Amino acid sequence: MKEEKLPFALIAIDLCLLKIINNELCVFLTDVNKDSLYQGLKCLPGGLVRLDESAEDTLKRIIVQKGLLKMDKIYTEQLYTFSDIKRDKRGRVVSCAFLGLYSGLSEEGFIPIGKIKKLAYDHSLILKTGLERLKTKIEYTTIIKKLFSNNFTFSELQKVYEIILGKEIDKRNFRKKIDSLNILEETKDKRKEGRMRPASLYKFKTKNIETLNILG
Amino acid sequence: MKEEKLPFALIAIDLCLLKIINNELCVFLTDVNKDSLYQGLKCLPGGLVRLDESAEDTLKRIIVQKGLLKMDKIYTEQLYTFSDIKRDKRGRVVSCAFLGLYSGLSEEGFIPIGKIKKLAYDHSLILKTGLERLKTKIEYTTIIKKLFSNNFTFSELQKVYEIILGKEIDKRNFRKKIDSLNILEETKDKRKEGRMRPASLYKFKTKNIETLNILG
DNA sequence: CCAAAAGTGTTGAAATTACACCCATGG
DNA sequence: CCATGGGTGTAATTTCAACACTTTTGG
Repeated sequence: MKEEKLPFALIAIDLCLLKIINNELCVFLTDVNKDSLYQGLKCLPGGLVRLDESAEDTLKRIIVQKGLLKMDKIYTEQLYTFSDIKRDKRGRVVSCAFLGLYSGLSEEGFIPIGKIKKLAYDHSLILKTGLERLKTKIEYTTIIKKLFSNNFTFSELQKVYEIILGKEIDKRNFRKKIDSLNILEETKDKRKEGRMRPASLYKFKTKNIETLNILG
Repeated sequence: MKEEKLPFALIAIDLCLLKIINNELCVFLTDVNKDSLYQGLKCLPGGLVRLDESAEDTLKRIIVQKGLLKMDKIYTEQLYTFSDIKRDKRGRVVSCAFLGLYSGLSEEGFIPIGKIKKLAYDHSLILKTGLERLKTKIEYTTIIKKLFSNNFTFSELQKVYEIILGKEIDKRNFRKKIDSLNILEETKDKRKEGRMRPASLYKFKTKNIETLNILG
């Protein structure tokens, strides 16, 4: 691409991919290109939308390109389109951003939210927007299921709610509420760990995200 | 613009502008350009995003260009970005669509939703998406206020909820609920019409949209 | 028997639903 | 006095919030 200005903006996608690791909310980051004006900074994975691709196609391509991540372990939804003129110092790029939740096992590339300082471009804003979306949506949908691959204990589920919402939840009321929603299935397995009483393992009954009042 | 293919997609905005007229939900439509492949069809207002504009800037410009509508009577929020390769037969255009609510008095250009058959491009899809967003959001925010300019009676407010939700609401429970939310202010005026008992007129206390459980 | 997390019930308050009649006005 | 929409209350049910102790296990 030459350095002259194009008559119109380019379109890119960026992905805010979240995952829980060790009781911390993490986001997948990569390094910016070497020749970039954002030297040394990290950024969300992304790329330009080609002529023969929808934004969703581009998203899939980027996910595959970044390797490591198997598509069926990633849930994505459109987040917001960022079009500020100066959002990318290199030139005019409009970004159609996606929120993603990763339920795979790989932890490579994921950085705890709390440890992130400054990101390239406007990616701090995209991250903030993604976190808000997740926080809002776990209150009225079962989107949280996209963060789990294996079966899980009630405590683990509760912990993830607490991490995302940033507040503690009463154990008894939580169990009562989730029970009443009828979205979980008890498996026959139990989790034994250390010298604790084994906990029953659960899984979500369906794969699709339902809308209902989860917490309130 | 020449007829050769550009290396990248163009970016446009489209506006799904809604308004209630005579107890019907209506959307603002214009005619497609004469030389278009969508001859004779109506479409949502929109236009290309220029190099020196954010999508929001373009939105403002288009609203002004379409005349008639004073900006302070329009509330807008980003709706969804449509990027299907074939969404516009004329060429590759990605549209950042906005939802708008119009509280002005002009009724010019607004067509009742029920009377709309086929729209140009993918604008039927954008309209559908906009209607869904409105329907969802009036349940947990005070976004409905953006459809009112003048003061209104309780019945009028209830009617708008009923139109958008497509279901009837109990008069007493509705009043109780809205009262308890403390978002309305009673004015000293009353509406006299025909030989009915005059109804008290209300207005919203604030202009900004609050998040809370409106209907349940 | 000790440490650690698992699991379980009750009560009071608040919110939600269902439901029917009288009021004020103009013609 | 009649037609029209405006305006009001109560009881039953459901949901929510607060709160503490017993159980199971491994070491």
